[in-house]
Amino acid sequence: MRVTQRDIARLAKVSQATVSRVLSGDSRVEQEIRDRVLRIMEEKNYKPDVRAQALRSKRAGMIGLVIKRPQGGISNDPFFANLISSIVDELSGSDFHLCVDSAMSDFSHEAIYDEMLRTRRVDGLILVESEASDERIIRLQRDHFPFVLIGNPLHAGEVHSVDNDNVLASETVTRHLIEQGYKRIAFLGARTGITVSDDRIAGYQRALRGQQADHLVYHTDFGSENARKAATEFLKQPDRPDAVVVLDDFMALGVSIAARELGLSIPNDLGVASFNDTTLCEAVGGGLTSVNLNIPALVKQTVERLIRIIDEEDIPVNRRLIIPAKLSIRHSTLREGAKR
Amino acid sequence: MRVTQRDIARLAKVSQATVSRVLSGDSRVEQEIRDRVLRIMEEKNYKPDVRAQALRSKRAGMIGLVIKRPQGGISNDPFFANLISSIVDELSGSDFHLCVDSAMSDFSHEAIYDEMLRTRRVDGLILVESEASDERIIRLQRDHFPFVLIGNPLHAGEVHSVDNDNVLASETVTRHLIEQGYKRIAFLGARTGITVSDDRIAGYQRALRGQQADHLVYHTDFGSENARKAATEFLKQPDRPDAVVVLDDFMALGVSIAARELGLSIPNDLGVASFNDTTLCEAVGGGLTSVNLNIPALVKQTVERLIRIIDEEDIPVNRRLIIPAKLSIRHSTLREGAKR
DNA sequence: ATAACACAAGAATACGAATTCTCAGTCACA
DNA sequence: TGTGACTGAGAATTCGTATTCTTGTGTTAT
Repeated sequence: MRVTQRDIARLAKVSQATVSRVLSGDSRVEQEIRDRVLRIMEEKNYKPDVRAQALRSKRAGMIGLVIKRPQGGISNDPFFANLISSIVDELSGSDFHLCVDSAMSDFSHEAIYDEMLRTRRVDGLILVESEASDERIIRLQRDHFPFVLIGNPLHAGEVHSVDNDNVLASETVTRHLIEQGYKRIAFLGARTGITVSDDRIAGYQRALRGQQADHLVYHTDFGSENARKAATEFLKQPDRPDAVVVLDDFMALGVSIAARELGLSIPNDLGVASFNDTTLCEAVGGGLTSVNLNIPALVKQTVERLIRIIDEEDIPVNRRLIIPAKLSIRHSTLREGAKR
Repeated sequence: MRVTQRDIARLAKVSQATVSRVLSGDSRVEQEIRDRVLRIMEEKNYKPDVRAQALRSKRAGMIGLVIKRPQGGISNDPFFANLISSIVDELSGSDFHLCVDSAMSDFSHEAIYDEMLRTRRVDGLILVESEASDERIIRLQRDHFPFVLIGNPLHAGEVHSVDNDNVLASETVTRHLIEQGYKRIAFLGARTGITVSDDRIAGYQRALRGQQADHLVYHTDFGSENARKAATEFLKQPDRPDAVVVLDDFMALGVSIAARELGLSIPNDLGVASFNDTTLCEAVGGGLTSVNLNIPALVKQTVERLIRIIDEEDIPVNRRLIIPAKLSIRHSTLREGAKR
């Protein structure tokens, strides 16, 4: 049977209220009694029942993360693995825990939101851009439900969000390629409408302004195989690019395979840079230059802010927070004889 | 303000108990009243408070996964990403949710167990081999706390566990290499003491019995770079192996890089096979043969069993369950001119 | 016709902890 | 010595739901 405060109280010959007071560190409990209660709690190995605490104090000690699975499983998405891992790490200091949920269809996704919200299972939510439709955000706002958005709050105004500046980051990589002496830089992205892709294309274009006449933007689907095919295509052209910025590491892997198949050496014949700085980067060829989004830092800010919102400490003014990304420069863009 | 059963009761002019009965599908509620209550619940968008339910009915609707982080983050471990993703997927059918926790040190790991257990935050736990020390398992057993172990329950007797047969799986890949006509097969594993590595080495050796005199077992640390170095070493030897079974995909990537650097072509000069069947496998070279542990299936069994244990339905007899792995054969072991 | 009985639904209680309400005892100051 | 402020701690209530206890009504059997 479970040890409750009542049990402790009986053994210590005090009231249950006093036990509770000792626990919450209420100052108006005599030292002697406090010690006695603490000793017995120790003895009986007592721990408060979080369910009762949650009910009474209106705080579940849980924050939720709802992930949307494109097609059965996030297993392959290093971003989510990283995200979850970082959140859990970050939370381990606080008295919150992480509840992970997921949904396949948009419909059940909706249902999960509903459940999370009205069911009071979690005290707050972390949203991730791709699944944060206007509608859901508006509902959360209306219900005054604490949440922080990771990603670009395109639409919504008064939303707490933490994000990278993808445009800037992309501009930075592209500039790096320019500095390395590449003259004909392309961008391989996903289809239009995917925010990260669009933003990064914008950054790429900004960097090239005044540097390179043609903007060589190619679109394909996610995954290394798709990227390989697309790259093979544009690398066969006579006026092929001599460097390419790729939307993510897996796609970059595809590009590097295409290059190898075509007998192009990296980085001399072709510079390759991408985003996410996955483990993959250390492995592909002699190393793949990639933009590190610094997810731990991003998550740290997200979690801290969310907890502050939950604790109702006055909502801070700067609603949008940008986490700077940094470039992990590796072999794939270090052209021989380039300056420095 | 929150809508409670009492509110619904007031509006429907019934008692709160009746509302609860309607919710739990109690048959002895007149149709008319049931309809009225349901209508009002719908109208007011009522959802029961899970915290109250948890307290009252002694069921949190949560299962816990405690992960042990080797050194700051599981981000790079595709196994955990896959695991979490699968668990969440599997749970999405049930009325349970996943609570992920983690700990860095062994000490705080212990503390988390404690919290999970006595705090009643979760109804059951999923353990993963590497972190399941005797001591913890024994405590869980003593407290009759529901849990299922994923992995090899080396020691403990009466434990519910779900696992792959790593020995068999390894034997199978090795046999596949033999069938492909490789004559000098090596194994590249981690250091002795890591169960998966040891088991797979054992399987490798079992397959070679009577087939190949030397057992070429090499040990190195995890990670593609370590594997690359180790492989470079043994591939330079005059009597180098012509095929190698590698402990995991990342390490296999390292091996394939080493091969390329030494001018050995895969699969003709060197066959490479590994474990886990990560996305990597479709990307490396023309494809990497790998053992698919079928984590979704493994998780499915784990979750099903755990829920059954929680629901106290008589504990089934077969305590240990083996999920068959299957071989994903790809280019890296398909030697030209080999039989079929 | 009345005892025995099923039945629907309200009243009351429990789950375990936090908090508010209350009161006896102490101290201080007029 | 009496009154008011203060303090430490027990009693009672609350959180929202599930369940047991209880009662009133209608049905059946004797």
